[in-house]
Amino acid sequence: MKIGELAAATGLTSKTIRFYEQGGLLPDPGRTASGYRAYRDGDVERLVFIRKAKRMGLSLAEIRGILTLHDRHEPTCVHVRSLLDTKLAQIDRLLGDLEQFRAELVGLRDRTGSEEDCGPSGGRICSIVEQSGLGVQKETLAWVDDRRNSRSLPGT
Amino acid sequence: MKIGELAAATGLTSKTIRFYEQGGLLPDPGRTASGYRAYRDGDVERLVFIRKAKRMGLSLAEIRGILTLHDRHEPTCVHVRSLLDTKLAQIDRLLGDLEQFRAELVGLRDRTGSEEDCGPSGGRICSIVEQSGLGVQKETLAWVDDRRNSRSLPGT
DNA sequence: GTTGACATTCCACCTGAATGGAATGTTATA
DNA sequence: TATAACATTCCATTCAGGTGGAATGTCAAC
Repeated sequence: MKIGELAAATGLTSKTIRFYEQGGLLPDPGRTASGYRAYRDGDVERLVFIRKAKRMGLSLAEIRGILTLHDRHEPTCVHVRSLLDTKLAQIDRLLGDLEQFRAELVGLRDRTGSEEDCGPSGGRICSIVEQSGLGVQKETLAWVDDRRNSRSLPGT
Repeated sequence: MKIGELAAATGLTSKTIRFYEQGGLLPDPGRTASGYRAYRDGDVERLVFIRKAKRMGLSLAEIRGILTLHDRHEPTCVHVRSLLDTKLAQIDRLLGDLEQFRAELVGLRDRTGSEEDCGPSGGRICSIVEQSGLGVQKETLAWVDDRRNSRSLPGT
């Protein structure tokens, strides 16, 4: 199987597959006489595994850790469960922070902030902003930003 | 006021202040005879404004938009309220997605996934991962990742 | 034998918000 | 006058997960 066929079989691009190989997620495939990467059926499963793990919110580094265990013939489930526990704890913290942040934003939005405070005649830049004393944690805001930029949730 | 004093007065670094100027958030300050940036008191307030706006979850681009309105002597509050509405809608969507994602991860973690499935003797890489059919949205996972990396929530 | 679809490597670029460091210039104090 | 503390510009680097493109090579069909 050549890289384009593997890409078609897994829904990834050839570029991405080379990138994964380069990042240690895929072993060196053999080469044909002319230098093309030659994949076997097992490689499809490995890539499908990677895709699923990404959809679970695991980073490539975490996935590489799982695959390394597997390649050493060590059990992976215990490790994966602890990764999931960590991820759940992160999500719980995030949920709490986001709810608090949401409440603070609602309060700010509904504080009146007249146009005289903010406009041509007012001395301030924007009283909505200037009256704010938000206590949200750094990490929480990053996620809101990322949502805005529609970044990397593990796609298809 | 030189850049270091402005940095001390606002809690930012000189590097960050130059970066903001470069990104169009600060007007060209004057220079002293020897080429040092010469700030005035209003610049402290502008930077404090930027800091507060960042803590509200606004990006530098969004903040630049507000400051541009202000600099043109147009009112900002209406604009800021609509930014906050957008941000609230993003947060609400994120909260929903995260709760769904959380429930899916809990289900996965608690599915037994024996070590025979994942370990030396099993054919699979990890049945926890392989049994997963998560339906989480792309953006949701990015936030979890970002939390892991402890990125850019608008600090102090 | 030539055209087109695929493959290779390598290097640059994207997102955002800075940060690090080199090379150089200025200012205040001992 | 030397030395430290600050300033300047400019370029590279960080984080993750890729994507884009150029230059070149291979293979199958017509």
